Amino acid sequence: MSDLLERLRGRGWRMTSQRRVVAEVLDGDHVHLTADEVHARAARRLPEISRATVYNTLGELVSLGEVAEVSTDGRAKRYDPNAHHPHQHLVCSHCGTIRDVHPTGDPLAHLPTAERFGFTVSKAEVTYRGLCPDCA
Amino acid sequence: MSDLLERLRGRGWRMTSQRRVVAEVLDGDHVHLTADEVHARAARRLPEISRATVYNTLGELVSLGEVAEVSTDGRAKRYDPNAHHPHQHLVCSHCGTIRDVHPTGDPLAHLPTAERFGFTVSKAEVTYRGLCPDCA
DNA sequence: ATCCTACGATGGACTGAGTCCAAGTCAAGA
DNA sequence: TCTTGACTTGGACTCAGTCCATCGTAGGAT
Ligand SMILES: [Mn+2]
Ligand SMILES: [Mn+2]
Ligand SMILES: [Zn+2]
Ligand SMILES: [Zn+2]
Repeated sequence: MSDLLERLRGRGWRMTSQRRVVAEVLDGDHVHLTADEVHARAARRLPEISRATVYNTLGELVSLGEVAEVSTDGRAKRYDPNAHHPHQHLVCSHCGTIRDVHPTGDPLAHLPTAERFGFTVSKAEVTYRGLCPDCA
Repeated sequence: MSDLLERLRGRGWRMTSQRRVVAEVLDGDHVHLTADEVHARAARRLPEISRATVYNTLGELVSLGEVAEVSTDGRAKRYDPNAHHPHQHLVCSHCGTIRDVHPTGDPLAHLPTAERFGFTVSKAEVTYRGLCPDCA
Protein backbone atom coordinates (compact mmCIF):
# COMPACT_ATOMS: atom_id res chain seq x y z
CA MET A 1 0.00 0.00 0.00
CA SER A 2 3.06 2.28 0.30
CA ASP A 3 3.34 1.81 -3.47
CA LEU A 4 -0.25 3.05 -3.64
CA LEU A 5 0.86 6.41 -2.23
CA GLU A 6 3.61 6.46 -4.86
CA ARG A 7 1.16 5.73 -7.67
CA LEU A 8 -1.14 8.47 -6.45
CA ARG A 9 1.65 11.02 -6.25
CA GLY A 10 2.58 9.97 -9.78
CA ARG A 11 -0.97 10.67 -10.89
CA GLY A 12 -0.68 14.23 -9.65
CA TRP A 13 -2.49 13.82 -6.38
CA ARG A 14 -1.87 16.54 -3.83
CA MET A 15 -0.70 14.53 -0.84
CA THR A 16 -2.55 15.52 2.33
CA SER A 17 -2.50 13.97 5.80
CA GLN A 18 -6.16 13.02 5.32
CA ARG A 19 -5.54 11.09 2.11
CA ARG A 20 -2.49 9.42 3.58
CA VAL A 21 -4.35 8.17 6.64
CA VAL A 22 -7.32 6.91 4.58
CA ALA A 23 -4.93 4.94 2.37
CA GLU A 24 -3.19 3.52 5.46
CA VAL A 25 -6.47 2.42 7.04
CA LEU A 26 -7.30 0.46 3.88
CA ASP A 27 -4.11 -1.60 4.03
CA GLY A 28 -4.34 -5.37 4.51
CA ASP A 29 -6.01 -8.57 3.33
CA HIS A 30 -9.73 -9.38 3.48
CA VAL A 31 -10.35 -5.70 4.31
CA HIS A 32 -13.92 -4.63 3.51
CA LEU A 33 -14.70 -1.57 5.61
CA THR A 34 -17.69 0.75 5.34
CA ALA A 35 -17.04 4.45 4.85
CA ASP A 36 -17.98 5.10 8.48
CA GLU A 37 -15.59 2.39 9.66
CA VAL A 38 -12.83 3.95 7.57
CA HIS A 39 -13.72 7.31 9.10
CA ALA A 40 -13.61 5.92 12.65
CA ARG A 41 -10.21 4.31 12.13
CA ALA A 42 -8.81 7.32 10.33
CA ALA A 43 -10.03 9.57 13.16
CA ARG A 44 -7.93 7.59 15.65
CA ARG A 45 -4.84 8.89 13.87
CA LEU A 46 -6.23 12.23 12.70
CA PRO A 47 -9.12 13.23 14.98
CA GLU A 48 -10.34 16.21 12.95
CA ILE A 49 -10.80 14.34 9.65
CA SER A 50 -14.30 14.83 8.29
CA ARG A 51 -16.75 12.31 6.96
CA ALA A 52 -17.01 14.31 3.71
CA THR A 53 -13.28 13.95 3.11
CA VAL A 54 -13.40 10.22 3.72
CA TYR A 55 -16.22 9.91 1.18
CA ASN A 56 -14.34 12.12 -1.29
CA THR A 57 -11.12 10.16 -0.95
CA LEU A 58 -12.80 6.78 -1.20
CA GLY A 59 -14.66 7.96 -4.30
CA GLU A 60 -11.40 9.06 -5.91
CA LEU A 61 -9.64 5.80 -5.06
CA VAL A 62 -12.53 3.94 -6.66
CA SER A 63 -12.41 6.08 -9.83
CA LEU A 64 -8.70 5.46 -10.08
CA GLY A 65 -9.31 1.72 -9.82
CA GLU A 66 -7.20 1.45 -6.66
CA VAL A 67 -10.11 0.40 -4.44
CA ALA A 68 -13.25 -1.59 -5.27
CA GLU A 69 -16.75 -0.92 -4.00
CA VAL A 70 -18.53 -3.98 -2.67
CA SER A 71 -22.23 -4.08 -1.80
CA THR A 72 -23.08 -7.53 -0.50
CA ASP A 73 -26.19 -6.46 1.37
CA GLY A 74 -28.57 -3.55 1.07
CA ARG A 75 -26.62 -1.68 3.74
CA ALA A 76 -23.55 0.54 3.52
CA LYS A 77 -21.09 -0.02 0.69
CA ARG A 78 -17.76 -1.56 1.64
CA TYR A 79 -14.35 -0.55 0.32
CA ASP A 80 -11.90 -3.19 -0.79
CA PRO A 81 -8.20 -2.33 -1.32
CA ASN A 82 -7.64 -5.65 -3.09
CA ALA A 83 -8.75 -4.17 -6.43
CA HIS A 84 -5.74 -5.28 -8.47
CA HIS A 85 -6.40 -9.00 -7.82
CA PRO A 86 -9.76 -9.99 -9.24
CA HIS A 87 -11.70 -12.10 -6.76
CA GLN A 88 -15.15 -12.89 -5.47
CA HIS A 89 -16.69 -12.79 -1.99
CA LEU A 90 -17.86 -15.34 0.53
CA VAL A 91 -20.21 -13.80 3.09
CA CYS A 92 -21.49 -15.23 6.36
CA SER A 93 -25.29 -14.89 6.39
CA HIS A 94 -25.26 -14.62 10.16
CA CYS A 95 -22.40 -12.33 11.20
CA GLY A 96 -21.59 -10.65 7.88
CA THR A 97 -17.90 -11.60 7.78
CA ILE A 98 -16.50 -11.31 4.26
CA ARG A 99 -13.64 -13.37 2.80
CA ASP A 100 -11.97 -13.00 -0.57
CA VAL A 101 -12.29 -16.17 -2.63
CA HIS A 102 -11.00 -17.33 -6.01
CA PRO A 103 -13.38 -19.64 -7.88
CA THR A 104 -11.97 -21.85 -10.63
CA GLY A 105 -12.70 -21.02 -14.24
CA ASP A 106 -14.22 -17.89 -15.75
CA PRO A 107 -17.75 -17.20 -14.49
CA LEU A 108 -18.52 -15.38 -17.77
CA ALA A 109 -18.01 -18.64 -19.63
CA HIS A 110 -21.14 -20.09 -18.04
CA LEU A 111 -23.50 -17.53 -19.54
CA PRO A 112 -24.50 -18.85 -22.99
CA THR A 113 -24.97 -16.39 -25.85
CA ALA A 114 -28.66 -17.22 -25.92
CA GLU A 115 -28.89 -15.94 -22.35
CA ARG A 116 -27.15 -12.63 -23.05
CA PHE A 117 -30.05 -10.77 -24.65
CA GLY A 118 -27.66 -8.94 -26.97
CA PHE A 119 -25.72 -7.42 -24.07
CA THR A 120 -21.97 -6.91 -24.26
CA VAL A 121 -21.19 -8.69 -21.00
CA SER A 122 -17.92 -7.59 -19.44
CA LYS A 123 -17.79 -9.01 -15.94
CA ALA A 124 -19.43 -11.23 -13.36
CA GLU A 125 -19.64 -10.56 -9.62
CA VAL A 126 -20.27 -13.62 -7.49
CA THR A 127 -21.37 -13.53 -3.87
CA TYR A 128 -21.26 -16.90 -2.13
CA ARG A 129 -23.39 -17.07 1.02
CA GLY A 130 -23.30 -19.47 3.92
CA LEU A 131 -22.32 -19.79 7.55
CA CYS A 132 -18.80 -19.19 8.80
CA PRO A 133 -17.22 -21.72 11.18
CA ASP A 134 -18.03 -19.56 14.23
CA CYS A 135 -21.69 -19.18 13.31
CA ALA A 136 -22.40 -22.71 12.04
CA MET B 1 -49.75 -14.70 -9.65
CA SER B 2 -53.43 -15.41 -8.96
CA ASP B 3 -52.16 -18.64 -7.40
CA LEU B 4 -50.00 -16.41 -5.21
CA LEU B 5 -53.11 -14.86 -3.70
CA GLU B 6 -54.45 -18.38 -3.14
CA ARG B 7 -51.27 -19.48 -1.38
CA LEU B 8 -51.35 -16.42 0.81
CA ARG B 9 -54.97 -16.95 1.79
CA GLY B 10 -54.00 -20.53 2.60
CA ARG B 11 -51.29 -19.26 4.89
CA GLY B 12 -53.84 -17.30 6.89
CA TRP B 13 -53.25 -13.92 5.33
CA ARG B 14 -56.01 -11.41 5.82
CA MET B 15 -56.78 -10.33 2.27
CA THR B 16 -56.89 -6.54 1.92
CA SER B 17 -57.19 -4.37 -1.16
CA GLN B 18 -53.68 -3.05 -0.44
CA ARG B 19 -52.08 -6.51 -0.40
CA ARG B 20 -53.99 -7.53 -3.49
CA VAL B 21 -52.82 -4.54 -5.51
CA VAL B 22 -49.19 -4.96 -4.40
CA ALA B 23 -49.27 -8.59 -5.51
CA GLU B 24 -50.82 -7.56 -8.84
CA VAL B 25 -48.16 -4.91 -9.47
CA LEU B 26 -45.45 -7.54 -9.02
CA ASP B 27 -46.87 -9.80 -11.72
CA GLY B 28 -44.81 -10.49 -14.83
CA ASP B 29 -41.39 -11.49 -16.15
CA HIS B 30 -38.12 -9.62 -15.66
CA VAL B 31 -39.87 -7.48 -13.04
CA HIS B 32 -37.44 -5.86 -10.61
CA LEU B 33 -39.15 -2.83 -9.10
CA THR B 34 -38.01 -0.71 -6.19
CA ALA B 35 -40.37 -0.26 -3.26
CA ASP B 36 -41.15 3.27 -4.42
CA GLU B 37 -41.89 2.06 -7.94
CA VAL B 38 -44.22 -0.57 -6.50
CA HIS B 39 -45.85 2.16 -4.44
CA ALA B 40 -46.29 4.44 -7.47
CA ARG B 41 -47.89 1.68 -9.55
CA ALA B 42 -50.06 0.49 -6.69
CA ALA B 43 -51.22 4.05 -6.10
CA ARG B 44 -52.55 4.24 -9.67
CA ARG B 45 -55.11 1.61 -8.68
CA LEU B 46 -55.50 2.50 -5.02
CA PRO B 47 -54.50 6.15 -4.54
CA GLU B 48 -54.55 6.17 -0.74
CA ILE B 49 -52.13 3.25 -0.25
CA SER B 50 -49.23 4.25 2.01
CA ARG B 51 -45.54 3.71 1.58
CA ALA B 52 -45.41 1.95 4.96
CA THR B 53 -47.94 -0.63 3.80
CA VAL B 54 -45.99 -1.29 0.61
CA TYR B 55 -42.83 -1.85 2.67
CA ASN B 56 -44.72 -4.09 5.12
CA THR B 57 -46.28 -6.17 2.36
CA LEU B 58 -43.03 -6.54 0.41
CA GLY B 59 -41.26 -7.59 3.60
CA GLU B 60 -43.89 -10.24 4.27
CA LEU B 61 -43.75 -11.56 0.72
CA VAL B 62 -39.99 -11.85 1.08
CA SER B 63 -40.26 -13.70 4.42
CA LEU B 64 -42.72 -16.10 2.85
CA GLY B 65 -40.29 -16.76 0.01
CA GLU B 66 -42.76 -15.50 -2.59
CA VAL B 67 -40.63 -12.54 -3.66
CA ALA B 68 -36.84 -12.13 -3.73
CA GLU B 69 -34.89 -9.04 -2.76
CA VAL B 70 -32.25 -8.01 -5.27
CA SER B 71 -29.58 -5.39 -4.64
CA THR B 72 -27.47 -5.01 -7.74
CA ASP B 73 -26.22 -1.53 -6.89
CA GLY B 74 -25.85 0.43 -3.69
CA ARG B 75 -29.23 2.07 -4.30
CA ALA B 76 -32.75 0.95 -3.44
CA LYS B 77 -33.47 -2.77 -3.16
CA ARG B 78 -35.53 -4.29 -5.94
CA TYR B 79 -38.31 -6.84 -5.57
CA ASP B 80 -38.44 -9.86 -7.83
CA PRO B 81 -41.61 -11.98 -8.09
CA ASN B 82 -39.69 -14.73 -9.88
CA ALA B 83 -38.56 -16.27 -6.58
CA HIS B 84 -39.64 -19.83 -7.32
CA HIS B 85 -37.34 -20.14 -10.35
CA PRO B 86 -33.72 -19.75 -9.30
CA HIS B 87 -31.87 -17.43 -11.65
CA GLN B 88 -29.16 -14.80 -11.85
CA HIS B 89 -29.13 -11.22 -13.13
CA LEU B 90 -27.66 -9.39 -16.08
CA VAL B 91 -27.48 -5.64 -15.50
CA CYS B 92 -26.77 -2.83 -17.94
CA SER B 93 -23.99 -0.68 -16.47
CA HIS B 94 -25.36 2.36 -18.25
CA CYS B 95 -29.16 2.36 -17.94
CA GLY B 96 -29.64 -0.16 -15.14
CA THR B 97 -31.97 -2.52 -17.02
CA ILE B 98 -32.08 -5.95 -15.37
CA ARG B 99 -32.74 -9.28 -17.12
CA ASP B 100 -33.15 -12.70 -15.58
CA VAL B 101 -30.53 -15.14 -16.86
CA HIS B 102 -29.82 -18.83 -16.39
CA PRO B 103 -26.13 -19.74 -16.43
CA THR B 104 -25.18 -23.34 -17.17
CA GLY B 105 -23.89 -25.53 -14.36
CA ASP B 106 -23.90 -24.95 -10.63
CA PRO B 107 -21.94 -21.83 -9.60
CA LEU B 108 -21.26 -23.43 -6.20
CA ALA B 109 -19.28 -26.18 -7.92
CA HIS B 110 -16.58 -23.70 -8.90
CA LEU B 111 -15.63 -22.81 -5.33
CA PRO B 112 -13.04 -25.38 -4.22
CA THR B 113 -13.07 -26.62 -0.63
CA ALA B 114 -9.72 -24.94 -0.07
CA GLU B 115 -11.39 -21.61 -0.88
CA ARG B 116 -14.30 -22.08 1.53
CA PHE B 117 -12.50 -21.18 4.77
CA GLY B 118 -14.59 -23.72 6.69
CA PHE B 119 -17.86 -22.03 5.70
CA THR B 120 -21.00 -24.03 4.99
CA VAL B 121 -21.71 -22.45 1.62
CA SER B 122 -25.35 -22.64 0.60
CA LYS B 123 -25.81 -20.40 -2.41
CA ALA B 124 -24.18 -18.18 -5.00
CA GLU B 125 -25.58 -14.94 -6.38
CA VAL B 126 -24.13 -13.86 -9.71
CA THR B 127 -24.48 -10.41 -11.22
CA TYR B 128 -23.32 -10.13 -14.81
CA ARG B 129 -22.58 -6.59 -15.93
CA GLY B 130 -22.28 -5.11 -19.38
CA LEU B 131 -24.05 -2.88 -21.88
CA CYS B 132 -27.51 -3.60 -23.21
CA PRO B 133 -28.17 -3.36 -26.98
CA ASP B 134 -29.68 0.14 -26.62
CA CYS B 135 -26.71 1.50 -24.66
CA ALA B 136 -23.87 -0.21 -26.54
C1' DA C 1 -77.12 -9.30 8.93
C1' DT C 2 -74.64 -7.36 12.75
C1' DC C 3 -71.03 -7.23 16.11
C1' DC C 4 -66.35 -7.68 17.74
C1' DT C 5 -61.67 -7.52 17.75
C1' DA C 6 -57.16 -8.64 16.45
C1' DC C 7 -54.75 -7.80 12.53
C1' DG C 8 -53.62 -4.48 9.12
C1' DA C 9 -53.23 0.45 7.24
C1' DT C 10 -51.87 5.11 7.84
C1' DG C 11 -48.89 9.31 7.94
C1' DG C 12 -45.53 11.43 10.09
C1' DA C 13 -41.41 11.34 12.80
C1' DC C 14 -37.14 9.25 12.81
C1' DT C 15 -32.64 6.83 11.32
C1' DG C 16 -28.68 5.58 8.37
C1' DA C 17 -26.02 6.23 4.36
C1' DG C 18 -24.54 9.31 1.33
C1' DT C 19 -24.29 13.96 -1.36
C1' DC C 20 -23.72 18.88 -1.81
C1' DC C 21 -22.07 23.40 -0.89
C1' DA C 22 -20.01 27.86 0.66
C1' DA C 23 -16.29 29.13 3.25
C1' DG C 24 -11.81 28.34 5.08
C1' DT C 25 -7.09 25.99 4.67
C1' DC C 26 -2.86 24.48 2.82
C1' DA C 27 0.44 21.71 -0.61
C1' DA C 28 3.50 22.64 -3.70
C1' DG C 29 5.14 25.23 -7.73
C1' DA C 30 7.06 29.93 -8.98
C1' DT D 1 8.02 33.41 0.81
C1' DC D 2 3.98 34.14 -1.96
C1' DT D 3 0.17 32.66 -4.55
C1' DT D 4 -3.35 29.98 -5.94
C1' DG D 5 -6.19 26.36 -7.06
C1' DA D 6 -6.93 22.03 -5.09
C1' DC D 7 -8.46 20.09 -0.79
C1' DT D 8 -11.02 20.01 3.67
C1' DT D 9 -14.75 21.10 6.67
C1' DG D 10 -19.35 21.12 9.04
C1' DG D 11 -23.76 21.37 8.29
C1' DA D 12 -27.78 21.19 5.50
C1' DC D 13 -29.94 18.23 2.52
C1' DT D 14 -31.65 13.90 -0.02
C1' DC D 15 -32.93 9.24 -0.46
C1' DA D 16 -34.23 4.70 1.23
C1' DG D 17 -36.09 2.55 4.84
C1' DT D 18 -37.99 1.84 9.78
C1' DC D 19 -40.95 2.78 13.69
C1' DC D 20 -45.00 3.90 16.14
C1' DA D 21 -49.49 5.58 17.97
C1' DT D 22 -53.78 5.64 16.19
C1' DC D 23 -57.46 4.47 13.14
C1' DG D 24 -59.94 1.15 10.10
C1' DT D 25 -61.63 -3.22 8.62
C1' DA D 26 -61.62 -8.52 7.27
C1' DG D 27 -63.64 -12.12 8.53
C1' DG D 28 -65.01 -15.27 12.37
C1' DA D 29 -68.68 -15.52 15.96
C1' DT D 30 -73.53 -15.03 17.07
MN1 LIG E 1 -12.53 -8.42 -1.43
MN1 LIG F 1 -34.90 -11.66 -11.33
ZN1 LIG G 1 -20.50 -15.80 10.87
ZN1 LIG H 1 -28.68 0.00 -21.11
